[in-house]
Amino acid sequence: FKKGRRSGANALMLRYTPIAEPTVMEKFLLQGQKKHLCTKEFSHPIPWQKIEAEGLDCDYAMLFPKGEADDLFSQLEEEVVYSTGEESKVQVFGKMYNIPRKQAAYGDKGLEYTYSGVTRLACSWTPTLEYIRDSVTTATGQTFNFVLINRYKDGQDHMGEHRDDEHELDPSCPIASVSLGAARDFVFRHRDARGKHSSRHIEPVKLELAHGSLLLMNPPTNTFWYHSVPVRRKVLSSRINLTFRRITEKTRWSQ
DNA sequence: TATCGATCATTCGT
DNA sequence: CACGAATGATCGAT
Repeated sequence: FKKGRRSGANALMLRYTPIAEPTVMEKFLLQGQKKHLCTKEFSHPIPWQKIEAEGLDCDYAMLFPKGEADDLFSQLEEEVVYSTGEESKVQVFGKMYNIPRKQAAYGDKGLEYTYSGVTRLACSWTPTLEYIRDSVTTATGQTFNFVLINRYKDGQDHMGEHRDDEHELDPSCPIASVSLGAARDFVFRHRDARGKHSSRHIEPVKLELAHGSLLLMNPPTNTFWYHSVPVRRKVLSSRINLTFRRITEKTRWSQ
């Protein structure tokens, strides 16, 4: 790992870029430094939790205290416009289905993204989304040009196992997942440990994503591990999840 | 990355 | 506590 430049907003903020497998000592130093990152100037440090497995590298922290998370949740409930009609359907094994949740996509002006084979323009950032995006940037040192929003109205809404589309994403950029509202289970499964007779036995990694939390999925996590938000019948209230990404620039303004 | 039916697991009720 | 039933979670086929 390479220590990066300081940020003007926060002298304690460090950037890090994975350039090789870190040594044990480097991992230790990195964790210590990340614990001093702040959500805003002169704020308290965030305690980070490291989640690691073979080819999996995540960082988990509470980004927003409950009161602020409550406010952000209700603001997003007012502001966010979700896809409807054809845009909220998906084709799997030849059949069309309504996706079992609501989705929206926001990003830099003119940014295009592809979902289930169709390319569309992202909506432009709202002030609330910019605030959350900038909070994630301050906490992580990573910048993002796009956010995919998924709204799960209750425990019946879910998302099946998948990896995020790699060729449209910058593979060196972590994916930052912010959760607001009802806590939901989140399950990682290694690609070699799925299916009828999988080549290896690797235990799934299961997390609960809390109200106001941030989960950073660092490379190469998305290469080796599928993730899902399974059905949980006992969950009765809604959750909004925002996954901030960096989409490759070549798709911009492509008429 | 969707649904469905089969199967496995957990909780419930007596 | 034991045991079967009911409910819920997971898996494989499509």
